[in-house]
Amino acid sequence: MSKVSLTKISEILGMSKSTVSKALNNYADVSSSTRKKVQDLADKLNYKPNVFAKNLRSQESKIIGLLMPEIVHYFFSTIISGVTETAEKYGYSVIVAQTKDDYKSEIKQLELLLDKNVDGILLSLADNTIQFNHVKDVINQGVPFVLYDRISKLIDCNKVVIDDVKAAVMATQHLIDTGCKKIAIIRNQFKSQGTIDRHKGYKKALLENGIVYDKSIDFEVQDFSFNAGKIVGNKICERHKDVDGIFAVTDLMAIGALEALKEHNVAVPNQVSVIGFSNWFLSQITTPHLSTVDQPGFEIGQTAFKLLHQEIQNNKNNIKEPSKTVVIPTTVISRESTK
Amino acid sequence: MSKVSLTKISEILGMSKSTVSKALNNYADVSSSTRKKVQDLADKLNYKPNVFAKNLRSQESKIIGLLMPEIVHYFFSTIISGVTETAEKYGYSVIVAQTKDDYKSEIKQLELLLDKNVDGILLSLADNTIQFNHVKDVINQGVPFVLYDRISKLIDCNKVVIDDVKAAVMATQHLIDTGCKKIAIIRNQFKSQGTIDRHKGYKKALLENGIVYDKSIDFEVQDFSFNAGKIVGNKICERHKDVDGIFAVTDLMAIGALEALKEHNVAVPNQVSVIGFSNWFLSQITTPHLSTVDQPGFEIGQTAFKLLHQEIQNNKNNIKEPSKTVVIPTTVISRESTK
DNA sequence: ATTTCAACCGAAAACGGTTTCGTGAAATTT
DNA sequence: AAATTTCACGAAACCGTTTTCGGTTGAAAT
Repeated sequence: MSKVSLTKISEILGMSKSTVSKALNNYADVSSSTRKKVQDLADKLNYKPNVFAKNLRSQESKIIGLLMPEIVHYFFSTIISGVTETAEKYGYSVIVAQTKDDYKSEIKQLELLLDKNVDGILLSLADNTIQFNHVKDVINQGVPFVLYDRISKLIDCNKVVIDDVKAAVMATQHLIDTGCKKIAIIRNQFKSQGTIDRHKGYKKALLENGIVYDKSIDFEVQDFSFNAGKIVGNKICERHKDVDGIFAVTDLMAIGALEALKEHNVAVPNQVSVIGFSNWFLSQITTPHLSTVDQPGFEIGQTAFKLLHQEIQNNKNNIKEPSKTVVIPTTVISRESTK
Repeated sequence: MSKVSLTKISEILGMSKSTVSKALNNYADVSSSTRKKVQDLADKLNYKPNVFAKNLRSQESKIIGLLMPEIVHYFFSTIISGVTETAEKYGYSVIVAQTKDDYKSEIKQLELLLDKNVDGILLSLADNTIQFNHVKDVINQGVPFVLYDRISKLIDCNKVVIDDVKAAVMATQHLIDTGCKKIAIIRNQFKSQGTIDRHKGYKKALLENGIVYDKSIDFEVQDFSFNAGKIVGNKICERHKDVDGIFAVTDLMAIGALEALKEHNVAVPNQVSVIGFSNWFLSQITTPHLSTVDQPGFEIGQTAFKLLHQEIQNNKNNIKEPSKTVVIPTTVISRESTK
């Protein structure tokens, strides 16, 4: 209860706080005998340095902020896990907050993090963020800052992403390799870079394989939901019976499509193959198990923290490095929904 | 870049820091004219009080710690969401960490949170935590502390839980109400209080309805996995054809069982009804959609924070209240896997 | 003209550490 | 024996606030 402070120890021992502080921090100019005396008493009294005082002196909190569109989301929860675990190894704690995919909220949450004097910020942009002054302000204030997953090319800072184009090429190629000739895509509107790039990869793979792109089986939906996928799945069953492969840019939509196919008694993968994107936990437990592209959240989070930490160190040492973008490799996970 | 401090403002304005501080904090003993001068300059220079100094002065961080067995977990991610959203309303931020369901790690994570001088801690116990000195120590140090979900009766503190017995009674009763006569249970070993209570509720409902408890269809598995549920599902199909209802104490096991039933061409819910527990996101998108018991994580998190906040306030005002346990109501969500 | 009182402001302590710099004594070198 | 260096420690500044406690005004009351 009665917090034992460094000053109190110095009074008990009849020496100055300077000496006590030095003894505990292994300074050279303190004799081994006094050092021992101090350390013994500190142990005995279970002394813990007051972190508020240290923070004030050092002007750092050893806390970083992690901001994301949505916490209740498989991918982002793996991000939290990757960031917190890595941060811990470096002696940092992580404040987590969500923007609910809202631009206004993103501004507010950034503000709140700055108010806490975090040592750095990790951000994945909200869907409807199309203007970036709020994050540029943060960067210009000199706060170490890394964008992950949902990034923008208009912001100059360190980033960690996957190569959506390449990943989509791989997914589409996987369908082609397993015999698909007529491949539909389910995607949402061209708002996020992720969707744009995955669509680009889809078309690229078709082109590379001499398959003509057919606009009538390029399905744009309003959201990423299960229902959106199911509705498209129904359309395909009813009006596009020649489709033999479906690439959905998220697992959830893929599973919705699976459901529709099942209800129409279309055999998967024999009549139609389906591949999703992200490797959410639930893709392992659908029937049939969903093939997908692994989007390694843990590793992305881990890398994002490491980049941020590097930036924090650079800041301390007044070295300025050009921004870099780390691309985390993705792999196709072949399960039962493709052959 | 050049942080503007209260002292700097006072120098520019030619007055003392005391006055500046008072002006900004709406003290009565400062004239409206100086107040205006100060506030205008503060706005102009974009002054933000240094939170480290405030923390040191007030000895509080406005940060709480949220500790859980596993971050990548639907239920717990809803907890994070509930806690962070509520905390924000009260001006608090949340440091999140996980124990990986390990006792040793739990000790370490608690230590780390204390090192950060958080204003309070929210904990859900690790599975293999059977000794509680580490949390009693925290409580005895006077740190506001609330247990949620995975609690222990051996710890005297505020708690927020669901009534597992009652919820299990409701789930079992739902099966009975929809015509089931022979109801199996899938559960793991009697280690966590949750499992024990859900099992208790299962037996209670049977008793209340005059159904004899049959040990041979009380299936104990090693973990909460999909596979564990599937294996039991297979057993039921092969050796217990008279079973017409299954209560799994987690959604994941229920879905595993569903899968097994499907593979054996057993109609759900016509031949066998299945109900899970927790209302994970994925229970909405199985075929058939899984009936389950809603375990409202957001609300649990919200309530846990409010309890903690109350405790923080009480601590400040030196009032001591007896510990209380808040029970969050649960509801049966009837979907396609039961009639 | 003196007292009273409110209004307004500032000095200084406090929070609990870290770090720079100076100093005296002892040990070493010339 | 004198000069120099090393060793061990302490005083004090500093980080940026908040808050207590007086003190100085000027106006109102006596």
